[in-house]
Amino acid sequence: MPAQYTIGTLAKQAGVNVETIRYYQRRSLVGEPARPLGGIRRYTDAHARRLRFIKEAQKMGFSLDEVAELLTLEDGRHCREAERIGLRKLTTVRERIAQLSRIEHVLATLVDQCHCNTGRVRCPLITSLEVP
Amino acid sequence: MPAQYTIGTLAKQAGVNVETIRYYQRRSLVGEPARPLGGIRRYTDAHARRLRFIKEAQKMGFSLDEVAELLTLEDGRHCREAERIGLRKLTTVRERIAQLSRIEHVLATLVDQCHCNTGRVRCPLITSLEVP
DNA sequence: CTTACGACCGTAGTCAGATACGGAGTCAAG
DNA sequence: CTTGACTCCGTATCTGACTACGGTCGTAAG
Repeated sequence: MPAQYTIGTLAKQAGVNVETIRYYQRRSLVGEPARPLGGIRRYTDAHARRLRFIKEAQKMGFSLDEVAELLTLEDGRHCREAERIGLRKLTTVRERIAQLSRIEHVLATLVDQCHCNTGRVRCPLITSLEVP
Repeated sequence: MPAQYTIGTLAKQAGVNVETIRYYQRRSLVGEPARPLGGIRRYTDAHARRLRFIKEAQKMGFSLDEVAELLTLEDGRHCREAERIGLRKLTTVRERIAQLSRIEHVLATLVDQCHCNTGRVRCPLITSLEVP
């Protein structure tokens, strides 16, 4: 059952504002859906998934422009182009994972210290990000 | 040698705008430094490191409010409080790492496919983020 | 039918995060 | 002891990403 949504139900379903969807459409982050009846848009599950993807990617620190670029991969590209973009994004993704892992390690150590301690603690968070 | 910087050299050193430093000071993300001579601030390497930390954390998708909270750990907290904050941040950090790892995997597969192919490719990026 | 709820559209307003502006003061080099 | 680069401060403006407004039109329930 390929469900159909109006913009309102889609918005609710994906947890975003109606205006946000219209905004993404203007920015071509989601495609214009079919409009069978009197000009009213009918959205599908694919749209819902794309909205959730955008939101997740934003949480990871990607700007809407970067998300747009990621989405060109989803939408199909010639191999040369896709490889180029893919490699570039792969680099930034890996850098982010590495940074976050450093933070994770330091936070975990801190929490652990706290658990066996009652005084004050000082967490060397900043130095965790010194690029080695 | 504990180097001393004026706001201008610090800005250059950390790759940010002078006004950004003043802005962070207003938001208490960096402490007010000593002002020995006629009202002019003298910054240290600690300030430079903190600025870089803030920028990195932002890249990871943390808002300035969240960064501020992370920095309270750096600045020393009572254990109870530190553990609470630390655990909470640890959760979001781990979620982000997990999401990024999914993206990484999909991108790597894509790039690999591209390399042995010359036609068109379509990358199932979105489905990579479906929460399992 | 009609009425009410929601979609349509363009434009305007908001919020976080920065940047810019402009006038006064500081200071090191010449 | 002036000149020019830089600092100080408060306030204003910009950008990215929404979010709201207000008027018109569509449509499903009564």
